[in-house]
Amino acid sequence: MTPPAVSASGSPAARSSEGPRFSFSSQWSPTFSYSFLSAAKAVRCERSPSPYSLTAESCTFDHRSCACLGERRMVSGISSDAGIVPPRFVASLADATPAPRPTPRGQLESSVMSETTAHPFSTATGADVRVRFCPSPTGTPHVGLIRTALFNWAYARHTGGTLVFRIEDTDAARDSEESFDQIIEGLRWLRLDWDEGVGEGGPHAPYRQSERYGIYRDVIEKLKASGHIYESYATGEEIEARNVSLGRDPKMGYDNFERDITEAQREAYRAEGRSPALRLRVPDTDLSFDDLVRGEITFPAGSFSDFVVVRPNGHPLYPFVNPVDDALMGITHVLRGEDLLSSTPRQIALYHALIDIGLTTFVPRFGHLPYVMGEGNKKLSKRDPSSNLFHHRDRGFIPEGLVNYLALLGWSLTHDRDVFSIEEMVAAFDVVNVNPNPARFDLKKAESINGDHVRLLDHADFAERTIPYLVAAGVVQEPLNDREREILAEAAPLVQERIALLGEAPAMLGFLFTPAAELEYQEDARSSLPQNAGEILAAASGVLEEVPDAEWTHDRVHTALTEALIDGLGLKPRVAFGPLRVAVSGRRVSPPLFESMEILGKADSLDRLSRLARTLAP
RNA sequence: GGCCCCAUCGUUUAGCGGCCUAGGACGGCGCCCUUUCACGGCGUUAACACGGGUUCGAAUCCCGUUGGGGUCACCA
Repeated sequence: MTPPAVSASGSPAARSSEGPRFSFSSQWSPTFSYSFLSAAKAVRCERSPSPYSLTAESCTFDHRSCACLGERRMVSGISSDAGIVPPRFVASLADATPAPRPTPRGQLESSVMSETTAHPFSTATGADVRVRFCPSPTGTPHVGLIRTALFNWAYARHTGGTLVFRIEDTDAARDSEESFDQIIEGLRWLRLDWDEGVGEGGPHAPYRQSERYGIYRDVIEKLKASGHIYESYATGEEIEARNVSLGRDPKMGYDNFERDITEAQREAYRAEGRSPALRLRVPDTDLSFDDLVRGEITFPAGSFSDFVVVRPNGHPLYPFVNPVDDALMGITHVLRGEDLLSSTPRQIALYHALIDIGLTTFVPRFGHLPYVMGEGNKKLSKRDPSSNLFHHRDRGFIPEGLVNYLALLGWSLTHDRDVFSIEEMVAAFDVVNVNPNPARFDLKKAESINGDHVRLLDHADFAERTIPYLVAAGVVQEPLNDREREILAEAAPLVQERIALLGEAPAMLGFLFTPAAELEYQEDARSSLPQNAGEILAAASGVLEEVPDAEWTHDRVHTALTEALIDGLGLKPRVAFGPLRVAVSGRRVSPPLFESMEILGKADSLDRLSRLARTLAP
């Protein structure tokens, strides 16, 4: 690997018709040449017709403008290591003798090429895209986890690629079969399907990591044989003590000191009865990747160290099995949470080792999705009920609504609309448009979006979907009888417009399924009754008695009551109809009154009026 | 502390150098519709963290500062 040395050995290149250019030999460190490349690109956009070259004009920029073109490191590297202050550096470049071909472009490309050969990132597009969703089955599904699943799914569907569903159940202490079932249930509920993996099978089976230990064992052997991993006997305490004794920050971590311990030393450790963990030898260079949502990210050499891939007891760890499975399964795009961002250089390092032993031929592209935040500035906690997917389902979110809202956590369809169908999302979704900002889970907005989707349902579908909620609330029992179905069919459209959550349906519809004699009056409803409630109820009953059964429609009821109470008694509608509403529904808030009375029928309605009247003080 | 990420109304998001005296949505507020509650309609409130730089021109590009977050496990 190239050490990150910086030398000012750039050789001025040939003058061309556009003016003098400067090229830089590939012995410059990758970072340096890349930095220069960025600067050159920026310059080219503005002024130079030829890529990767600097014209005389652009060489007149000073220290600060140079930094502003892309990279400060370039300037500071030259000034400190070569002892040339930037303005003079520029001047010396301008004065230097032109060098012959090859062209600057070719040279720069070759220096970048050597890097890209070492980092062959996936170039898959369209149907070649392979993404994966690989949860660890611990606890109940978290909305952040589901959002990740959704984005992977949407990307696969958008590109026509493949979604692989894998389970990372290698933590015996925390994993549970119950959680596994819940994840499947959650995905099915939201209609997020997968092409390959758990339950579907596929060419890379098995898809549960707990069934893949044999595979990992083989990979470990190959990595050991090729020298990519080595034995490490140091314990955490010893590593910390070592840092302290060397006068370093105890939290500095492992310093790779066992990379080249001798066989004799290993013997000695073994004689003490110690067994080694296995560590991956990471490259001593900067590691960069082009994050699909965040752009170019570089981790400087030394900011990540050799990490444990296998415990002394032989158990392979997540930072090892996750990339190994991705490699084996041909994953081209890794779309995952931001919390995994800082482990990416180590994963890339592992990938290089895997490529080296022939396990795969490319490194996937990475896209780190923003956090889903809760209250304050904290990640939405697993303990917060809002994080629980099923909590939302239980409250009456419908899949269409929740998926829509989850999609909005870091992505948007367009500038002026945020209610959309999943088909619209699939048509438009691309990870590169995901917003890197953390997104807050806003229940109010989620409910509003859900309400919009509830209103979009056709009446019969809506009615059908309320049944589980009515049953759960004890309003009806399955199977519904004919009369109950009839009531539901008539009443559902009345409430569909006024609820955001299906869980609100039982309270709105309950009275229709309750016999008049068992109706309970809510406290706030009772206390809302005016002094003359008895009079109103009596007048209403009187006029309604006159309406023939055959003419018992909401229009007819409305007309009759308006004539009697508004015109006849001179009451305000609000005062006149309040007591009737309480009598009929037991509540202050209900579906439209006259429609409700129509559904209940004449006899039942009159029953309810007189029943409330009887309970009033004489 | 090292490293990494992030930064537009209260919240979320549009914006990828001139369409921006910054658009939408949720929330809030007001009005209208109305038998209640909603729905719907109309209006209103409110933001480019700060400082430099590049540019004829910057919310947009660059640097820095500040602030937030993450990560530094033989957990996934």
